[in-house]
Amino acid sequence: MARILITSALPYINGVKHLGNLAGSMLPADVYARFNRAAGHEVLFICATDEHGTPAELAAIEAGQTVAEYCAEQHDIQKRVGQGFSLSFDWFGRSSNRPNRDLTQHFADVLEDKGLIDERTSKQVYSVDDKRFLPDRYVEGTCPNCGYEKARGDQCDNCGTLLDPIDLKNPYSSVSGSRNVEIRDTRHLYLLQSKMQDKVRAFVDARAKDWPNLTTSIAYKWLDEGLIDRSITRDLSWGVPVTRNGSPRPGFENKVFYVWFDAPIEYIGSTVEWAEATGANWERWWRTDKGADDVTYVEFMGKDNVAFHTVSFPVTILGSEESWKLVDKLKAFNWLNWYGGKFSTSQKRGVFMDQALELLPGDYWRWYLIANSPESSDTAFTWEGFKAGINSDLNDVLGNFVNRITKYAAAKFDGKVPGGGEPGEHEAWMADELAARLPQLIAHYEAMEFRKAAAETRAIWAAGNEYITKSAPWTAYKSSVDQAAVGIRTGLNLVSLFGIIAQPIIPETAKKILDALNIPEANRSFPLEKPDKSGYPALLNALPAGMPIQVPPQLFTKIEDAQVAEWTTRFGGG
RNA sequence: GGUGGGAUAGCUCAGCCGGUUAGAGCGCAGGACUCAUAAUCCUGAGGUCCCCGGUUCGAUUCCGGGUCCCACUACCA
Repeated sequence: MARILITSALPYINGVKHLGNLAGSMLPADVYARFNRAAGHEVLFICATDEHGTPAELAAIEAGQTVAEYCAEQHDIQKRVGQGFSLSFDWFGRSSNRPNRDLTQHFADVLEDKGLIDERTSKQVYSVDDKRFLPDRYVEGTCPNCGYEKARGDQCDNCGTLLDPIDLKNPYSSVSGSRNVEIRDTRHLYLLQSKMQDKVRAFVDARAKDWPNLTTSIAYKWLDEGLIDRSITRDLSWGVPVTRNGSPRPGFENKVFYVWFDAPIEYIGSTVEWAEATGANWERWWRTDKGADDVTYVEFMGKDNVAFHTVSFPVTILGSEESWKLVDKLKAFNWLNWYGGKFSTSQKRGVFMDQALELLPGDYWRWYLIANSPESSDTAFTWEGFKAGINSDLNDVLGNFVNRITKYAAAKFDGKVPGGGEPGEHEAWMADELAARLPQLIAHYEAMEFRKAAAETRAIWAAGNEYITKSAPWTAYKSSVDQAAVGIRTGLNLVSLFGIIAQPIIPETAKKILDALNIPEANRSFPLEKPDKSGYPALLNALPAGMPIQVPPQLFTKIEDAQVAEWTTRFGGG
């Protein structure tokens, strides 16, 4: 039994996430966690809200709340929405909680002890009326290159030129619109990443063979350009206070650590929260000197996050020279687009997680988003594709199969697994299908190829329909009840198996199926033992004869054209 | 601008470390069946593999150039 630590990229606190965020980290991480649990491994699945930074402060102001109130409320909302999608986090923490604060301050202390932190002075735009320093992108003005009047301080959206906010003509604060802005000196801590270049490269070299192309190419790009010392503090009030050996750091009383420094540390912090709440031991997951040396650590994230996880966070971990667990496998995703364009909060383009749950149960979305996972390139969400996938895969192939078999068993065999008869050529064909397909399904999950895992799952369900067409127990029943019994017995075993392999992707539906067949919890694990060909027929004859079964409630409802039309109007698709 | 990723059937995507007829699902057309949620099963039609060159006996695949889309570019997270 392996021990697997799984983290999903932390959703930012600033509002409910859209389907793209779900599809690009939290959902595939959950599917992987569920697969590994069903495979009998010891899994710890950790996530949290990432709560610090300027956007959280501004959103709180807009909402008329303190930042603490705002974050607490948003955290609860995101947690509840996550539960609606059956995200099976062992803990869903908060980066603003004490464990992350303590760990972040600890890492800063250790890194400074190792000579990896300096104080430096830099210049930054200060908005007098907003009473705050402004990140580059919150300063707007006229582009010196093209004259566009709403260029951001980091980049002009009109001509694409990279800018420094100091270069903008007629600069103003995008927070308030005030033109009362000035350049001020400010003092910050810098993490000397340049000194860690060789160690990080050695780390990436050692892991590269286990990482997909998307991951390694991004990591090497940063390394080849050379790591740059970066500031890890900010002039904000909401965040982890800057301390030195437990006391406020002189000159930094009104500063906090930069959100990107503390956010990945929250993977550990959230685990500490979990341990404190449950009495578990967190160090055996994170400290290689305290039992974590046999842990495989797997991270899930969108492609925009890869550099921070392959380079920046390893700088923190490696620089500490302490025995922390480093990432082993890193699964990165491209974007889920909305009809070929981007999901957009400001333009209200696309569906957000809470809205999705108002329309349909979580399993519907889980299936579509995994079957269309943006693994190798950006992928477009369309209502038409969503409707087709749900109606065909879930309703027709799986739902109808479960229904036709269980109803027939209820009607003709008294709601029991029928005994009698002997398996023949059709059952042998089905066993061969399983012998070919189940190992592939498992291989896809182990390789974290989720789109292929969904396709293989569907193919196995479809093979069940093909089998029952070949064996045609309703025809056999007229001449031989025993022969019909073989078909329905095999069919019921397939229903059970289909429920088991459905667990990672559509867990709520899988539970309905397995509960209806009275399958004990202990018998719901993935068929991992990879028997030789002669072993697969046993999978088709596992349920004891005479065992009572129920017809489950209708598992899915079809999506109608009228609904697609309504949703397209409401959410701006097309 | 730089770096990286992508472009394959009407749609969403596999695949090709060079090699007979380029695949899947959906959609579409025809047929079969009737246990089942008008579901299922079988068959079929549909492609200048973005463009231009090069290497090669042979290129969708490798190389160069171009076009378009996307990400990152270190102070959004």
